[in-house]
Amino acid sequence: MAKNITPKEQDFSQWYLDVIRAAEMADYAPVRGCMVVRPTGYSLWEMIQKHFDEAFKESGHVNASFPLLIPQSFMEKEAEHVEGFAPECAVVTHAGGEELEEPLIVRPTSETVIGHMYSKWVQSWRDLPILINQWGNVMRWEKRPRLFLRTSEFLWQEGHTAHATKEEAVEETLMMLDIYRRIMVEELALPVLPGEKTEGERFPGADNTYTCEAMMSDKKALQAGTSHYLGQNFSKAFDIKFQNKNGEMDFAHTTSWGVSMRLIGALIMTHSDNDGLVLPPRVAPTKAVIIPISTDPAVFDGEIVPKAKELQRALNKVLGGRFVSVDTRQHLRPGDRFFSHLQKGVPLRLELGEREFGTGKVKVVRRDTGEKTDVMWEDLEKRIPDMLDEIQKNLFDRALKFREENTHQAATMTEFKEIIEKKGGFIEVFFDGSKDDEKAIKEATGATPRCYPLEYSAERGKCFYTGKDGARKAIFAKAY
RNA sequence: CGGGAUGUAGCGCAGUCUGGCUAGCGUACCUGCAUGGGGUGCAGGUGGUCGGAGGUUCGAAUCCUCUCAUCCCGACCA
Repeated sequence: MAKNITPKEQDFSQWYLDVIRAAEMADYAPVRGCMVVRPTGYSLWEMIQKHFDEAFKESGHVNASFPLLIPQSFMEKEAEHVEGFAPECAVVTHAGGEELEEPLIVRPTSETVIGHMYSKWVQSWRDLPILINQWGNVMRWEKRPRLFLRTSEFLWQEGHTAHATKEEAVEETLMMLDIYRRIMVEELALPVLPGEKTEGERFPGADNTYTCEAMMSDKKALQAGTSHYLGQNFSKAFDIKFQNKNGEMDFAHTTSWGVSMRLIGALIMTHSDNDGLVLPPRVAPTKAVIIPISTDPAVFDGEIVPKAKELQRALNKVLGGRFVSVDTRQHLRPGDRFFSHLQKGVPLRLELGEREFGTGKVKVVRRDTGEKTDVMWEDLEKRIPDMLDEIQKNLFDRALKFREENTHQAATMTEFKEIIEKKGGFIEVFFDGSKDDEKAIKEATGATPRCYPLEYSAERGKCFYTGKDGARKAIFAKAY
């Protein structure tokens, strides 16, 4: 076991921070709540970005960039929106050595400026839909920052679309939710549960919010991404109106959706172990590392390293990118080099030493299971991709099993409380309580409604809290 | 922002209660030799003025006041 990482059973929060530090993913910035994303963390973000960006473009969206600063008055145009975000906004009051006429908000999200711009761009139904995404940073002055999960500034993606009809906008909202689900499941190996948010958990200004909820390995829930149907709330506030096919004026229906760097936190808390980071191969910036080993510098440089580089080129070619690295650091002993990649979560380690060299093999070691296999050089191009797929599948299956084992049912508040106190995890209940009921449940138990899972949308039953019939099935949990 | 705790070397800590020799230890880092397949051994060495400011005192890491930061629990959140 790693001596620089607190075991997760002992102290989960500390374990989480230790994993990040040991993998050199991030560091604290001089400003409270802000973080520096180090190359290891950033390259992971780039991998995540790549998968999402590709899917956005494939579904007809284009990227653009909107300003960091927003006039304060913009934020105030949508009542719920300002109420929801005002407490956590950073405000610029001075610039150029003078006090500004109107304070500027450092964007906590961009519905308002984008709404403003859309109103200028939309005149006719022919101008719709607008399907724009932005990759950028936002700032929310959170009270309790936590690396990757809740920092004052964070990197994310926010999609903003405007449509002529409600049907089309709702369809977009659900389509994006499904794209999120698919990428989280297939690429990040996160078994997320897509669903609809309750009234109390909705985005400020949205008619409806959908989410992908994940369970972390401490059994707490993490909202991994959200997609909102904003109705005509923002189009009315920002005057996004157009003339429809019948010649009448109408307000657009808008949506917004986002995923953030929080996904990195989700990856860590879902897959990693007491040795450090464990990454699903499909998002790992380095999928395999080759470690040349020899006590003789002449053999090391003259034979083993050249062979390692040859294998690296061949594997990169099959994997379609610069995904394989060769660790030639001679000042580190083999064990030290093994360890450094172990902590950074590299899915496969390929040991190429004098032993293997003589027999035309490499020793392949899996990060997720520690399993070791000897593979002939000529079989590597076939076996490595297969093994990466196996790891990907194993990580997903393991996480799904964990979630299923930690999901319980409750029919009454008594049962609910008992599960929260004794078991934790997700609780499935029928629920149709109000915003105030949600609040009361939270105060009594610490658990909040995570979502009404889409997969149960047809089921109805008696509400565990109000006792009313016809309630939808919901998931409750303690959440990050 | 409320409750609790902590700030001493890159990291982890001791020393503080009972002020006083050049502020220690582990690890990391540098050099050398040996070693070399899941965190190597020996030897030598670099690095801190004790979170910050002010005060008490002959003398402060140790006592007092203020302040800043971080962590944990809560309220808030992608």
